[in-house]
Amino acid sequence: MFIEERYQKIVELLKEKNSVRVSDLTEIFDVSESTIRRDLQDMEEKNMLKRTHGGAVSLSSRNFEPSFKEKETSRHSDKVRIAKVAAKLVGDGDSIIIDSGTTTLELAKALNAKNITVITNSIDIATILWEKEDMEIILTGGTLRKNTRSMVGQLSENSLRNFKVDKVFLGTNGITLKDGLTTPNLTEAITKRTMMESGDKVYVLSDPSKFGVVNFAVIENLKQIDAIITTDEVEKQILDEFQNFGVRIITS
Amino acid sequence: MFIEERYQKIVELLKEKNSVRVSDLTEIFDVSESTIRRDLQDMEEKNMLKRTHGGAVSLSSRNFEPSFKEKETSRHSDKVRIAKVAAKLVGDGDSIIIDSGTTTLELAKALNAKNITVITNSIDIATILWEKEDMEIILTGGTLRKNTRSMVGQLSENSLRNFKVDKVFLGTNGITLKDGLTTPNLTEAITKRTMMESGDKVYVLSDPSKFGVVNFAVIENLKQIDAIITTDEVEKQILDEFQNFGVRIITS
DNA sequence: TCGTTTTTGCTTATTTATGATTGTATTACG
DNA sequence: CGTAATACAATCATAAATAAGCAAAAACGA
Repeated sequence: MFIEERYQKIVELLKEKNSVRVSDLTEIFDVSESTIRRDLQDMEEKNMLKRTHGGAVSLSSRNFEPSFKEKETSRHSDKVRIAKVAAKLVGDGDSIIIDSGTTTLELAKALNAKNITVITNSIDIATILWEKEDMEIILTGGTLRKNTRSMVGQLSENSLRNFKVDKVFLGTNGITLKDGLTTPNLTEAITKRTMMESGDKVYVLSDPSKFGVVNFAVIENLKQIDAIITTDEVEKQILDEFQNFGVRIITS
Repeated sequence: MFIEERYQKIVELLKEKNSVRVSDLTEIFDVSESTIRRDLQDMEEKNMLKRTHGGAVSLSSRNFEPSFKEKETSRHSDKVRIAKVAAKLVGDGDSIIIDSGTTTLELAKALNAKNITVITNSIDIATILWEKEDMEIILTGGTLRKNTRSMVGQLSENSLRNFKVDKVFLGTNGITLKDGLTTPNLTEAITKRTMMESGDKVYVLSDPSKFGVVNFAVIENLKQIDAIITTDEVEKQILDEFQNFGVRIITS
C-alpha cells in the first residue's frame, strides 16, 4: 500500500468517525507508530486534518461538529430545533444578516432557500455556507475576536452600514424584560446593534438557558426586536410576559 | 507495443484498481523499471495520474476537487521555503497585510514575530493565525470568492483604505517584465492593487512556476514592488533581467 | 544508405520510506 | 499534587525506490 493510499484511507476514516487514533491506524495499515505519526504530520501540513495527542481529528469536525461533551452540555439539540424554525423564515431571494454564535451557526447549516445573499461576521458561518450553491456570501470584516471567531469593531460596523437586508438573525447571551438583550463583550454588543439597524425584520435566536440572564453589555432593548425564536421548554409564564410586552415569540 | 498503448493500459489499470506498482508494470509490459518510471513521470505531467513512491494512484478517487488542496500540494516545499524567507522580513511590532493564496498561507504559518498586527482577506490565513498568541488579526471583509476562499470587492477595498501598514505580502498567478503582476480574476486584481497602496513596502511571493506567465487581469507593473521573493530554481538570466529592471530579488 | 532522433536498459549516487531507539512531553489517575 | 502510563519528537540505520547520466538499439527521414 502506497503512502498516498494511506492518506486517502485516513481521510475517509476521518469523514466517518471524525477522529482517528495512532494506535488504531498502526493496526489497520500494519505499520509502525513512527510511520503513522509522520503521515499525520504530513497531512496536517497539507491542511488535511488536525493532529491531537493520540491521533488526529478532521478539520471540519473540529470547528463545527460539537464534540460529544459539548453536545451534552450546551443544548445542542435545542439549537438545532431553533435553527430549523429560523431557516423557514428565509425565503428565496432574501438578503439576510447572520450574527456569530453557536445557534446561528446551526441556522447557517439549516438554510435551504435559493438565491439568497448572506452577510455575516462569523468565519465559521462563512465556511459552512461556502459549500452551498446559489448563494452570495459577504463577510463584514473587522477585528477577529478569538473566542467567538467573529469579526467586530468599527470596520465591521462600517461595512454593515452599507447594507439594508430583509432579515437579521441575532444570537445573544442573555435576555430579560428589563434589560433586553445583553452580551459579555461591549464591542460585540455594538456590532450586534449595528446589525439590527441594517435589517427590516430582526429575529433573536435564544435557547431556553438565556432567559433571565443579564450580561455586562446591553445590546438593545426589546422594542427593536420583531420576534424571539426559542423552544417550548421556557416556562409559559415567562413567555407570556414577553408577549404582553409586545414581543412576538416563536417556539418550536 | 507503442508508448501510447502502455499509457492507455495503465490508465485502465488505474480505473480498476486505483493504484499500480512499478514492479507489476514491468512484468505486465516486460520492460525495464526505467521505462515505467519515465511513463509515469510523463503521465503525471499530463495530469493522468498521481505518482507515489513505488508506483502511482489514480487522480479521480483521490480528490474530487483539484481546487484548493490540490494547488497546495504542488510545489509545496518551494512555498514553504519562500514563506520562511518572507517571515524573516517581519519584525516585532510590525503591521502587515497578507494577501490570500497558497504561498502566503505558508507565510502565515511561518510568522513568528511578536506583537504584530495582520490584515488579511483570506479566511484560511485568519484561521491559521487564530491559534497564535500575541497578534491582532483584522479581516478586510468583502464578497467571498469561493475558489480562493478570499474576500474581494468594494467592501474589501474600502476596508483596506483605512490602513497604512509597514509591509504588504502579495501572491500572484503570473509575473513578467512586460506585464508585471497578473491574475485570472479582475476583482481580485483590484483588491490586490488596493493592498499595494496601503503598504510602505510591497513584497511579492512567487514560486518559480509563476515566472513568464501572463494572466487576464493586470494587478500592477513592477515599479510598485519592492522585492520579489522566490527560490533559486528560477534561471539566473531571468532573475538578472528583473534586477536590471530595478526589482530586488530575494531567493532562498 | 547514413545521420539523427526516440526509446530503452543499465549503472550509480541520491532520495525516500520505514522501524527501532532514546530521551522528553503530555495526559491520566490515585 | 505527584507519579505512572502513554504519546511524542528526534535521531539513526537500512532497504527500497528513484533520478540522472550514458550507451545501445530501434525508428525515422532525407
